[in-house]
Amino acid sequence: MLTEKQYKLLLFINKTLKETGCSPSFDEMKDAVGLKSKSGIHALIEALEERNFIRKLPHKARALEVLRLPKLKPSAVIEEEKKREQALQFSAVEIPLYGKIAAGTPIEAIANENEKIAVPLDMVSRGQFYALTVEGDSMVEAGILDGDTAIIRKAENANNGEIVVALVDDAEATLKVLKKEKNEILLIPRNSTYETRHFSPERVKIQGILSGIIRNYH
Amino acid sequence: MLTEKQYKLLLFINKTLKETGCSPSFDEMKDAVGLKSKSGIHALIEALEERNFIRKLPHKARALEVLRLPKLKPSAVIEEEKKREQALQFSAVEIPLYGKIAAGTPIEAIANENEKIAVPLDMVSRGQFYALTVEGDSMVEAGILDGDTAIIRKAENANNGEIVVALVDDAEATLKVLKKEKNEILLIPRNSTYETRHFSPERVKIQGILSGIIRNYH
DNA sequence: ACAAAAAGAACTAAAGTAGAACAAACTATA
DNA sequence: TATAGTTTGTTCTACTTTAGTTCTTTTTGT
Repeated sequence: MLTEKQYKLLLFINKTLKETGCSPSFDEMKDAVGLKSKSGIHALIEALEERNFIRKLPHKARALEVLRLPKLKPSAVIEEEKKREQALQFSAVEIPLYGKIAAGTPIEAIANENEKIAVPLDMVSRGQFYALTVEGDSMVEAGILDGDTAIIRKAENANNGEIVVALVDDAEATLKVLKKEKNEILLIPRNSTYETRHFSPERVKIQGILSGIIRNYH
Repeated sequence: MLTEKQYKLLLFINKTLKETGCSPSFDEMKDAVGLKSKSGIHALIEALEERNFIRKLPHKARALEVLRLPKLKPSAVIEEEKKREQALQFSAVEIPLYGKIAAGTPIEAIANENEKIAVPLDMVSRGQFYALTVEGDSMVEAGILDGDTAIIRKAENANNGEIVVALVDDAEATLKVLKKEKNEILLIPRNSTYETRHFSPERVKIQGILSGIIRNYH
C-alpha cells in the first residue's frame, strides 16, 4: 500500500504530533526520512493525502493531521526490523570516539566528548578502549587510511613494533610504530615520504595501542 | 496540526480556564507566550479557532472556550521508546563469514558455512551482507591487508572504480577494483607488482561490493 | 536508456513580531 | 444613568523569519 518512504514519513508525522502536539515542518520531515531536499516531501505528503492517511489544511503551515495508520508495513521496513531484532542478541559495545588522531590535542583533553561508536564485542575484549578517526596518510603502508576509525586499547607501555597512540610534549597525539632504543624513542611512520622522529623518553607518553581498524566505504 | 506558538497558547488558555475559571486576557496571553504585542495573540487565536480547538464569543471580553486538545502520548511511554531506540543504535548484527576471498571457490558454494562474525549495525544498513577473510596482498595499496575481514554487500552489478568480489569462470573469487570497458571487464589489483586482468563479460560475475573493512591487531 | 526518485534553486505564502491607534466592554462614582 | 476612566479586544501597517510550492536538473535504479 505504502512505499517505505511514505510509511516512514507517516510514522514520523504521527510521532511528532503525539509527542509535541505540533506538526513537523517540511524541513524537519526531510531530515527525519533522510532526504536532502524538501521537494521530495511534497510528493510524499500528496501521496499520503491522496490515500487518506493524512489531511492537510491548504495554504497553512504546520497543519497536518493523521487520519489513520496502515495495518501493513512495507516489506523493506519489515526487513529492517528483522535485522534490528537480530542485532539485539549480538550486542556490540559502545566506545567513545575521541576525535581525530592528528588533531594536535592530547587525548585526555578531549576525553569528555560524548560521541560514541559501536564496535563488535570481540574487538574489545579485556581492557579499556576508545576510538579515533585517522587523519592523514602517515600510515598508509600499514593499511591505515585517512578517515579510518582506529580502535585503541588504553595502555601506558608498549613493545617495539606495535602501533601506538603517542602523545608528544603533552601537545600532539599521533599514531605511529613504536621503537624504544637506549636513550630515545622513535616514532616511525609507515609512509616512505615521512620521516621517523626521535624523542627523549620524557617527551613521549603512550596513550594506547592500536587494536583494530574499521573502515566504511562510501 | 498546530504550530509551536499555537500549541503553547492553547495550553495556557486551557490551564487558566481550569485554574481560575475564566479566560485570560490578550495581555496575559501575550506575556504567557512571550510576545511584546497582543496583535500576535489575535492571529494565534484565529488560527486556533479555525482549527476548532477553541471557540470565542465575538465582542465579549475573556470569553474563550477550549473545545479539544491534541492527544499526546504519556511522556513515560515516550521515554521508554527513546531508550529502546537508543539501545538499538548501538547493536551489532551477525553476518555470515564465508571464508577466504582468494580461496578459489565460488561464494555460493560455501554459503552453507555457519561461521559468523559480528559487525556494527550501522555498517550493514540496507541490503544483504556477508564477510570474507582477505588472503594475499593484491589490494595493499588500497589499505586492504592479508587477514583483514571484508564486509561485502551482495550485488550483481557495480560501477567502475568500486572494489568488488568478482567470480571468474565460476571458479575463482577475488577482491579487485572493477572497470567495465566496451567488450571486456578489467579486474584491477591495487598492488603495482600485480597485473590487471582482462576478461570477456560472460566470464565475470559480480558477487558483491566492498562495504567495509575490519582489522584486528595481535 | 528509460522512468522514477531526489536534489537544488527560486519563488510565494504564512507565521511571528512589534507598535500604535482605536473601538468596544466593563467599572466606578458623581 | 450619564460619563469618565480603565481594561480589553480589534485592526492596521511594516517588517523578519519560517514554511510551503513549483520548477529544472541530477541522480538512481532497473
